[in-house]
Amino acid sequence: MAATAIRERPVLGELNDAQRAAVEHGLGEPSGPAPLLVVAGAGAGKTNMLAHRVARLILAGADPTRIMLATFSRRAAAELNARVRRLLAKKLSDGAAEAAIPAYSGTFHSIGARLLRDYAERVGLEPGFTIHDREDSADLINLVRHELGLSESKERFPTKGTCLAIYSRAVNAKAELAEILGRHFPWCAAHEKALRSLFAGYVEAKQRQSVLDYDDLLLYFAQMMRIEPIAAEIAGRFDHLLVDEYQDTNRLQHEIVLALRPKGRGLTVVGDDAQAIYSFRAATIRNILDFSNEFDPPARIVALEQNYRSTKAILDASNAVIALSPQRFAKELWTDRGGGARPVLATVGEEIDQARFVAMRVLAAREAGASLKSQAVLFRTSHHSAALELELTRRNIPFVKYGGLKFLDAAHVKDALAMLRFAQNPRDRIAGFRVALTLPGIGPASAERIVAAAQGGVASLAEWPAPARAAADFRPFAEILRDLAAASEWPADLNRVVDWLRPHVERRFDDFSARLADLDALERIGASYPSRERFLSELTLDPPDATSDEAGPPHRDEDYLILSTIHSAKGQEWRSVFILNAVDGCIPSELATGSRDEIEEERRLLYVAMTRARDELTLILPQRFYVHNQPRNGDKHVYASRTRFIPPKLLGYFDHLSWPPPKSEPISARAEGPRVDLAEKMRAMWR
DNA sequence: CCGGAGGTATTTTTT
DNA sequence: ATACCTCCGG
Repeated sequence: MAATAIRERPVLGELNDAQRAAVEHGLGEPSGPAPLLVVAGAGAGKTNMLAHRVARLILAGADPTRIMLATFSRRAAAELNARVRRLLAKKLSDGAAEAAIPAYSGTFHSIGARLLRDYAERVGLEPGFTIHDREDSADLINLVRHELGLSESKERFPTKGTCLAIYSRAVNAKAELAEILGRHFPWCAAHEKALRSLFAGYVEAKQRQSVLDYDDLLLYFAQMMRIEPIAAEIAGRFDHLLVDEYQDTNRLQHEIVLALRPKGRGLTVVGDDAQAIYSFRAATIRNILDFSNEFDPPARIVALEQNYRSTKAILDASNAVIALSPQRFAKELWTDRGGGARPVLATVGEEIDQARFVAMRVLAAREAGASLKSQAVLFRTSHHSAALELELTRRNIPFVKYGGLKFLDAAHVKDALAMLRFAQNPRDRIAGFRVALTLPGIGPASAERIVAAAQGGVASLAEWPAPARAAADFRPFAEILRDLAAASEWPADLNRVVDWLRPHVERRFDDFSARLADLDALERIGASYPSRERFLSELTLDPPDATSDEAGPPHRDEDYLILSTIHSAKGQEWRSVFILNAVDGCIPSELATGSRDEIEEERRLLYVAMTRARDELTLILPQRFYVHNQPRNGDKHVYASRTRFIPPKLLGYFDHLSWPPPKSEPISARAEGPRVDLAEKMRAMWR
């Protein structure tokens, strides 16, 4: 099939010279393309280029089962594959195009999970290992913490979440604990010794329970790639590795990439150093900056600098913001989309005014014919949208929120999943403990004994002597577990678990109706997975971003406004973008001004947010906003000032407005009557 | 031993 | 606002 296609130069018509150079790089080389770094600015057609390159490789004869495509999220992988399929469909039949999609595509974590299951027995893992999400991991670390008696010490010990963050950072950055503590968690430095023993205990607990956390997926993947015969075997399964968003990979991912393509043959990485926003996840910009010199001869670098997304006015303002960074970037974006309105800096009174202002503008745009979906509201922190969400609900404006609290974080959804996981892996104590607690009359002590009794297999629970008050509810629980462990029927398993869980949810939660709806949604989502095992591991790795992700069809054809954290907006674009709280303390976050590097990352965050906009961009500055999560219930607030990333000399790039418009003063009070120096009276009060 | 009440500390962003 | 911890009555 491919041989005839090579000469036809398919699907290249819509590319500019730089994109074409990247797409065609190394296609003719007999030993595979030399390593390639594509530095692609915001809106420079990066996804388009990658899709073309993959399609081109396949049409040139590359075996799609030997192509690995590492993306930042499942959403990105799905989008890329869809484009590849469309491109291939122009040259191949639909069926052939479908079959030619790269077999290994997804996040490093999901690819790692897949390969680890394949090679589990050879590296001493249980093939049925379960994957703990963040919260499960924190629960387990908490358990170990209590067992070690660390929670009783006089000095306040870091919370479970902080402990996990420290652990995760050390693992992903491949750095010493002491260094991580000193640099990123100085307030925990005194606990280094205790943390070390905590982490040792945590690792042992995970292994005893056949459980892997997110970090383990990378860590075990990387370790596996250090074991010679296996590493060569895995690397030998692939001819091409393409990595997207390389600026947001960490040391561990970098190590994996190099192990998969030791000489760089067939390796393409794409990224933008100006859009690095994941250093809290131990991503390091060094990966992309040093990439070229990892190889001898150095990797070729292609820069994509023409922006196809934004108007010139928006791009100029964005460039001006990022230009103030003391760091040097590899490129400067330009566009031939002339004109356009300048971005707007809108000053509003308080948070509630900000919400009203956005709702009003969004509705006005819809009156003028723009769909809600073409507009997005971005913010630094998930809870920044709280007031807006209330306002939108009040006005019946549908919206979908990305980032922040996930569907899967809801207690009742986790309960359902824990039931399935416990059946699958009875050693998973966190799952067993959690699901046992849903039964009335079962508390921590009984749950502990249930988990212990299940170690030999959940079937033995049928004989477990439940406390009298829990007996009636315990029986069906044990029966379902026994059946699920004996055989899996999908999605019938899920339906059975949800049916079992429903009455417990109604009993335990006042607001059960919304939660029951979530369980229905879970059933719909589950039905789209082929098996229980795939459902469990893929759902933890790629949770639906929002309650109406493509997995669940409820809102598919409705129109809705997008609300998203800036982090979750990566790679997206909208006709019109609003950025909330463009004030110091929010952007940059007051929690991220400790070091120069942190501040620079916040600057890039604003840059990423601004460059999501095609035609309209509005930054909103509430003059007063209430401080959340602060002690006391008073009206603690801050008088905010414009973000430091837009200093006075940049104001010319923006239009300015105030809302609500200032009321004109009654004229009579202005100039007449006697004059008093009130200010002097105030000063006099203190003399 | 369970579960509810009341008190207290609380670092954002995500695979 | 919340989650987590401790205390106390069944």
